[in-house]
Amino acid sequence: MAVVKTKEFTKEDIWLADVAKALSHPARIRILKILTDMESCMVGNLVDKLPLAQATVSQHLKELKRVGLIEGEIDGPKICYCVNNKNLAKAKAALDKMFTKIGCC
Amino acid sequence: MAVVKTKEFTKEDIWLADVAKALSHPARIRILKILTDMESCMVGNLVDKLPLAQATVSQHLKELKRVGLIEGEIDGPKICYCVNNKNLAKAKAALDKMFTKIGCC
DNA sequence: TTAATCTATCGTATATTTACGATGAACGAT
DNA sequence: ATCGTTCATCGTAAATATACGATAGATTAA
Repeated sequence: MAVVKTKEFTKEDIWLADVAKALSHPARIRILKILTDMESCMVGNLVDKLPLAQATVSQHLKELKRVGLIEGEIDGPKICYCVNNKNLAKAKAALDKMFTKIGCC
Repeated sequence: MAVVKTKEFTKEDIWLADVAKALSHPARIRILKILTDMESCMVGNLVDKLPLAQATVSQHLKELKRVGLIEGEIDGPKICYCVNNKNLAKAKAALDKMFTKIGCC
């Protein structure tokens, strides 16, 4: 991003943009789809399903976690990730609200 | 972004991520809201409503136009921007589809 | 305890984003 | 034809994002 004039916008707009940013990479879209499909939760399984190194997948998970779209739960030596349905619903509602209005021209 | 392994993902995921990227800045969220509220379409009016220089607003408009969420129509010396309802609906549907599934854990 | 496994984080190279002033191109009006 | 207005584009500086290998920390198994 770089030098975003964050303070000049509303909290709602900043939050919505932040959620969108978390969704702005194909790997993170894929991760969310895998998790919502419940195929699997373990990081190792996600790494197997993605064309990226483990370190990179971990970075993407961190970004999704940052905005609260997913959560990680320690399960022995592994970590189980899952979507946060509450925040997912919140994001969906906010996007819906913006998308359902009618434009001009 | 930098070095995105674009070829490794599905077109659907890449497109969805691209739309999300277009929404990933508060200024662009604000622009979309203004346009969907139909308050105005002219670039000059958008510049007045945003805490950014004209050149910067123009850049944000370009990004929204790139993914087809808005369109510009020449109106004499001015340009009228408006949302593209068809593409907006398409984006909404794709996001809805992803958001409405149920997670694990 | 030691070894093996799993995941996060560090360090780093490269690319992209954001912001702005300055400039250019197109148009209407004089 | 010239001027003023409107908007896009260029050039550039600073900040972020992406990717990866290497390493650290935590846990289970032996």
